[in-house]
Amino acid sequence: MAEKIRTIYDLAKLAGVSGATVSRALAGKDVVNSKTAEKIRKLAADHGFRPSSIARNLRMQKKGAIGVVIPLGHDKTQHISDPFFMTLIGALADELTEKGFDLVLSRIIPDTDDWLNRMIDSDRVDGYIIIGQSNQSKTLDRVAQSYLPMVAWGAFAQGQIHCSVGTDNFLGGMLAASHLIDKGCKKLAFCGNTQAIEMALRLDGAKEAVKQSGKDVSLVETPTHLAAELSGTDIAAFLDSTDEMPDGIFAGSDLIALTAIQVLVGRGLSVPNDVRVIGFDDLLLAQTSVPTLTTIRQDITSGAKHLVECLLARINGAPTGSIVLNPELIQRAST
Amino acid sequence: MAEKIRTIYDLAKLAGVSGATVSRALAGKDVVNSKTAEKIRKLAADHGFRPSSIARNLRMQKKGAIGVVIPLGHDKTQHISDPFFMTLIGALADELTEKGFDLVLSRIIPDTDDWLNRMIDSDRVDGYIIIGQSNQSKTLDRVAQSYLPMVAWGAFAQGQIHCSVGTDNFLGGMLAASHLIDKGCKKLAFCGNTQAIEMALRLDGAKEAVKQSGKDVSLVETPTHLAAELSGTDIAAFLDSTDEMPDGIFAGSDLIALTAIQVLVGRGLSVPNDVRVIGFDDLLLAQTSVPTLTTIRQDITSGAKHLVECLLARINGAPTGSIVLNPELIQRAST
DNA sequence: TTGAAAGCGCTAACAG
DNA sequence: CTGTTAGCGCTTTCAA
Repeated sequence: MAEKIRTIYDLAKLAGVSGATVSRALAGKDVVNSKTAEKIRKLAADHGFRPSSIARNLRMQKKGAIGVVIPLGHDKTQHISDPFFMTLIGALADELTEKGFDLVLSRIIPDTDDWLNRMIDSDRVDGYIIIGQSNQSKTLDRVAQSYLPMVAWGAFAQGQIHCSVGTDNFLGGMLAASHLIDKGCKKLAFCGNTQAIEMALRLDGAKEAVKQSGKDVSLVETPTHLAAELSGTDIAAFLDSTDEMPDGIFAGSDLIALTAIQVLVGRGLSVPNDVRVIGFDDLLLAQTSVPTLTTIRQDITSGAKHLVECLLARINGAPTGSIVLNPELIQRAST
Repeated sequence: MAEKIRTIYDLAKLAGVSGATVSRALAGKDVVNSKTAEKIRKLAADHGFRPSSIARNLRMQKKGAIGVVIPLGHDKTQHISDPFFMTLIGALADELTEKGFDLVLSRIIPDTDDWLNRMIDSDRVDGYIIIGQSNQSKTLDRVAQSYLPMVAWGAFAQGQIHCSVGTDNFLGGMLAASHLIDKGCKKLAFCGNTQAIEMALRLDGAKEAVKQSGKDVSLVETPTHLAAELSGTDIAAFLDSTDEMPDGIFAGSDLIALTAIQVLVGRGLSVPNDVRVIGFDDLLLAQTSVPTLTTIRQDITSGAKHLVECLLARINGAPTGSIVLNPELIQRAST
């Protein structure tokens, strides 16, 4: 027990077999006698032995690491600090670690057109997960034609070549607007920056819901910065300029929703009595805010799982389609 | 040029030398003839060749990776989403990549007392950077007695055993309060959660500045959650309960400062005319907010550099002291 | 079902 | 200053 087991050969000696057998047993190959395999695995566990992934990677010509890259737009500080992305990265870390991959984080500034090619050429990881396609969709498509092990979080666009995993933003938008309409709202406002494709889809979904409702409901769009620190003034400006106060606000993100609530409450309005507010994402803060936030849930954990799953399939040479996750309405106190 | 060169031997053949020489040249060993070294390096650059770090790591018995761990307190969602930490992690990623290390991100929940020991025993990385000591200072101290390659971001406490890198929060607090006093403020308020040691130090510094000013200045403390989504109501509640409005607010973070400004503006008060507000951190959002935010700057880039530097020293067996960085007053429009 | 042996690509003595 | 050589710890034919 006090022996220090550093290699599979140490363990082999202990088990009275050869290194090769240990290797096979630990790798779960079914050729080994199940008795011996069991014995070897127990021994390994007892001694807390884990075969060196470095050596394995060298031998197998793999890297044992996945690059998670955050393209930083110019002034888009939003991306790096957005709690949504941060939560996603955390979930990815968990998922990849479990699969035996390291998560190599890198931020890049998509200044030139070939940033992705350069990353890939550097050949330091087995594959890439791109967080936030933003406006780099064509770049992704171009690269995806010749480079398989890459997946991106975000919206799915008809005809895209690269693999994406993301929420059905259109449906989410419909759910949100329908909910507001069901609650009796007649004058809806959407707060979000529709330059981001995801936001645009959410707004489109909301419009569709309004249309389908057949009721006399209006929907105005108020361009709102995504960054928390800017959305407040945007919303305030909108409220100042509009002649009639909306009675239902569909915010493009939980952060915006919370900001909206602050602005509204600051003006003496009550949420949800005077104005109902619904968010998007269902971050932890949606549960802890006052009032708690009704929102459209994106399943981040499941998103991370799918991202990793697709990527691993692609690393093994199997092309995968894109995945569109279902959003879910979470009813809380703000509506 | 079209040759595919994958190993140092390919390059060696091209350069007409042995693999060993290529290895030495690329490693920057000064024993090689500078002419040949230059030639080899140029050749490598031309072909975009980078020696396999996997093989190197195997040979050198290193991992080539640094664990960056975020201890997640129970309900302390603050830690994971805090833009400050996120920015720091980004800077660390840049710094480590440059030094040839992968950044292996992991989140852990410090449930049992031995989470750190377990991480270290798993032996997957060359060293650890702990982001946010929170209340785990004793754990860190205990582990630090026998495990060298570990550094933590955060406050320095007299007598601590582990290595920390962080800002002088006390001095930062003094700077902030002094600035407000210089601007003529008489009734100061501090907004922050002083359960976090860093916050407590900032408040202490502010108190000291008030004392030293010799003027008739008051300073009240208003407990404020760190999480952006909660601080708003805290601040509003404080303003409601106090009999006299402060004329200077020292917020424990930029996020809190921005929230405070929103609340104040929402009540028809002007910043900085009616109330001056100063933050802490100097995140990007301090420059982009309206009004731009006067704040106490923590140099994140330099912090990341020091963190990595100390850790590398420790990996090489050299103990290092802790580092306390100087905060800097950044004057903008909110005061 | 198992073992022997040959490397994966690199670095570091040790000679020259 | 440079080449030869022997592995780092693992996986994988190829035989037994």
